[in-house]
Amino acid sequence: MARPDSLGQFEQLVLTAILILLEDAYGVTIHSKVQELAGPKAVSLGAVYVTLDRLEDKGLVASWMSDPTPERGGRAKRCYRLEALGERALQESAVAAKRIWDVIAEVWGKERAKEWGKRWGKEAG
Amino acid sequence: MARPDSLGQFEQLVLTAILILLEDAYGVTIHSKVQELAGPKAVSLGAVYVTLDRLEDKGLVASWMSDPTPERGGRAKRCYRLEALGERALQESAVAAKRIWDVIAEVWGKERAKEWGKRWGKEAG
DNA sequence: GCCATTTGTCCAACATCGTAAGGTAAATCA
DNA sequence: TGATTTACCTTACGATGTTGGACAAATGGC
Repeated sequence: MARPDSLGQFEQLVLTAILILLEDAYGVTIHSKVQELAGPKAVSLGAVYVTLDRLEDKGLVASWMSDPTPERGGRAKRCYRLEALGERALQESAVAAKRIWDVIAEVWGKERAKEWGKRWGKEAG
Repeated sequence: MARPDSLGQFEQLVLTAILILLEDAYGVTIHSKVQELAGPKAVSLGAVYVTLDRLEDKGLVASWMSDPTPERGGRAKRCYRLEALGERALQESAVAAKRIWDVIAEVWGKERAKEWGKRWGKEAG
């Protein structure tokens, strides 16, 4: 397979979270990082686990069980890291997203740069 | 409906194509523009029509039948334009994509700006 | 008028991805 | 021991992506 299949949006988000978290990437931390990246929209924990499973099936991430830690409720975590394939898929996906962004920004920039910039983040009935 | 549902990737692509094509947006031209935006990956015509249908159901685009044109095989086309809701959804979706791009670029920038820039800098600008 | 060709739309069916809801397990602490 | 905390996993379903081909309307040559 020369090119990895293109990622879904949520898959992209989860991979990005793992990319950021480095050594501390496991279900719960990934979930909260994804939540942070996704903005105001609520993200369920189950969604994260399901997606991690599918990413692992596709060989984009690898996982292993850590030892328990001596804290209250500190049971063993399943830690994740990006595989080479995953990094590459994320890279391609990010570049593709950027390209779309550039096109959209250019079109909008020509037509309505001013009003668009002013209204940033507001609700316009 | 305060916030439009977030767009899928292909939906985003199709809306972008309509945004670019303006007056000349119908099935076939949208398909070829989407193909152009999607890069090397093959895009089927059917995928475009199905997605246009769903976007219209959601009120993000509107369509109407044009008159036939006097060319060989020039039958009536179903033309599309962005609705206000669609423009807004595309805008939010683009901003979200940009945010992810920024995060990824920053992380990668710290670790491997040089090699990465060499590989992608020419085509990506 | 036929019929091949070109341009174009549309649908059914299946694959993949996103999401909610709830269940299970292992650790600490009183 | 049982309550609490932290964590993982499964099932099921809705939304989106994708394929493949059917159908329809125009022209142009005969």
